[in-house]
Amino acid sequence: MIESYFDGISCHKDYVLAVKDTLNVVSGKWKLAIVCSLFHEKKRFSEIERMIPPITPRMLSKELRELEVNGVIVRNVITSMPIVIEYDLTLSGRELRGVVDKMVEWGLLHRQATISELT
Amino acid sequence: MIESYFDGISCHKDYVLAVKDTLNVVSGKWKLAIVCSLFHEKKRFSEIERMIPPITPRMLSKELRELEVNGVIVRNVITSMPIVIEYDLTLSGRELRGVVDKMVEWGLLHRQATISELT
DNA sequence: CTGGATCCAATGAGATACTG
DNA sequence: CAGTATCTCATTGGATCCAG
Repeated sequence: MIESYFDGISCHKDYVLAVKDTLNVVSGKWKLAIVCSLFHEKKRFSEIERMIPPITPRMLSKELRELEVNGVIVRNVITSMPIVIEYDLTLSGRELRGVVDKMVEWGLLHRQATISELT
Repeated sequence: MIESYFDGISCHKDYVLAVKDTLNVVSGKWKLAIVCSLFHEKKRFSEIERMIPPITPRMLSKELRELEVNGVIVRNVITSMPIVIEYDLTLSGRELRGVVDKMVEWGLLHRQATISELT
């Protein structure tokens, strides 16, 4: 198990790169919301659009493409009639759940800490 | 222990807020680097500046102020001669280490996953 | 339904010079 | 040493219209 990636003085370049990779996928206004919307099950474009208002089609399209390029989601074209396009998380994408949970955990603790500090 | 904050359909507003709080502190080009530079011990302005090239004084100043407002670091003015100003992490700030470690972990695994996928 | 194309505003970030 | 001030460029995100 990992203790910590920092030796206190410097930080190995691979770790810096790893953090940047993660940041690339979680930061921004919409990316994380899109990922979270797919935790439960795969969805179609308009389903995601409805789940994350008020995202515009333009932004959703752009973010989906970026997440796909980054290997976080997959785009599946179902050749039925009419054609249906489904988005789903990759294995890697699903593992983002651990990261998100950690972020929620810190956010909640931090808010509690800063509030109790003011009383 | 926390299983997950998502029920698959929706996501409680407090959790969304918590993620945003965390994102506020880790995203951007410099914030996380600054936080990490303080994991080992408190530092002065120019020490941080030297550790994170090529950050400009303008950016360092701005980011330090934001992190202070967000309760992640504290600014201590030591009234010696000459005056010394030290920056240190708050308790909350130190706990960011768990978040960063999780991010590094995912980043490394993800890179491995996407590479092995191409072979 | 699933987007692409274009235009525009707001914010982020770099360069350089300067101050108590 | 610990920043500020100003200017400028790059990136992000929104609005609207259009298309297969």
